[in-house]
Amino acid sequence: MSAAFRAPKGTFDLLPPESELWLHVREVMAAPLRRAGYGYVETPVFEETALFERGVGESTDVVTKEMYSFVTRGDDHVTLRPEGTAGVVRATVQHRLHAGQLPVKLWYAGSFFRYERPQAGRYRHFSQVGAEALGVDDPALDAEIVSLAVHAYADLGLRQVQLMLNSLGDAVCRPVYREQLQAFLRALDLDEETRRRVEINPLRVLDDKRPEVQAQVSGAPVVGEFLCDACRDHYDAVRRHLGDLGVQWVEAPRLVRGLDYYTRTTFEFTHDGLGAQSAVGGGGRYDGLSEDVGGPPMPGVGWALGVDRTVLAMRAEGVRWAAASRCDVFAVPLGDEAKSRLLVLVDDLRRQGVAADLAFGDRGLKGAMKAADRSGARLALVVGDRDLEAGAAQLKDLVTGDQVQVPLDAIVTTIKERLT
RNA sequence: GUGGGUGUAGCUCAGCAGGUAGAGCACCGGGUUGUGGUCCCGGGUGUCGCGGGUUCAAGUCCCGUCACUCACCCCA
Repeated sequence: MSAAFRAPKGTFDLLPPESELWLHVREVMAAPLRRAGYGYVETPVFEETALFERGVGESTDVVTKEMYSFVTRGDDHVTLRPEGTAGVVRATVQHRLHAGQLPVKLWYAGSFFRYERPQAGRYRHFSQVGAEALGVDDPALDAEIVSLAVHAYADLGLRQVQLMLNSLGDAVCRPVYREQLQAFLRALDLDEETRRRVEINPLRVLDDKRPEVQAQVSGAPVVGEFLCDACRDHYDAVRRHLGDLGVQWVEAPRLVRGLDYYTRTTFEFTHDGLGAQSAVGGGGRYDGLSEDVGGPPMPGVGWALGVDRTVLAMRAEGVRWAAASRCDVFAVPLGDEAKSRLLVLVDDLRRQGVAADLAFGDRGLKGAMKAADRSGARLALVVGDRDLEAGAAQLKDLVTGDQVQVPLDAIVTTIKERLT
């Protein structure tokens, strides 16, 4: 209770056995990506601050008040990554991956950081799995990447994830919409902070959850009505492909996202069981991002799925998942001589692919057997002085309770047979 | 940054007219010095978040503070 140190605010320690679920979620999210030709990429956990300022956008809340930024001993201005796309785009440009075959398909998993007030499903340190497809603006690629996320959620056993879909237009049509929206919003009765947002980032106002704001905003123009022909064609194609893929979605004409780089296709995966934070994942197309951060023209589309929130969603749905048994054989030594022998035997078993553990710490037989039981092992191997003299071990099936004596030199093969 | 709720054992929580800190689960040991699960017995593992105040006496009442938590803002 009065521990000297605690995990910092907004962070948490992941401990066994629960931590297995996080590994499981990451694996299941990554599996469809790997099958679809996405390559694993790791980029630094921190980047130059300017990358995020220019990539994510100076007007976003993420950049203005949520970044973990600091100056290093060498006077470098760096920031713990608040999201993954900017870093991946930076790496793609730096290493000229787009000079090769397109699209460049990449996936990643890791930690991200935002200095926010924590609440259910929102942490200062959080975990995401992300995917990006760069260098091609084919609407079929938008559809592919969305469907890969849909598969990931389905493979995890989630049934209540909803896909919200919208198109935000591009550099041609969005400014027109933005002006119209601002004109509408300026006429409303809003608090000072929201008025400021109207000038800086008007699309975000549509996302305000406060009822008094929602009521006023309900008649606002929607971006869909302002799409230029190219954006409309692109969006129509995305929806057609998604339909072909059997993906279900909800049209969300007022869906906007908190990062400035999104263009055209924009989507969010939502779930009702998380409290106030309903988004379990999200993404979209970002055709201008590369140029924003000083790179060549390079369209892209991607998403990030929140690992922590996905776990919350699984709990909310009561999804059951089978944790792999941690132990097949549990060895119980009686005496020092037996312990020396079993330590080596357990090592042998492990090298041959058998999950094995040993009762450490001079526990009594009863306690050691209890530990064997708790380990989940199917077999217990009991060896004492009596057995050593006989050159044998007692092999007990912990499910049936049957016990047989096995010669020590046959023990590994016998165990391997019994476990198959 | 703003607002609400909660702080007692590892976990979930009880203790509320102010009077020697409790239960269940978990954990450890024993019953059975060579055998687990069920059963029985034993063991409390604690700065009652912290500081101050009222009182003969504070887990309990008052003030402050910190932490956690939920919600707004925002987002994964």
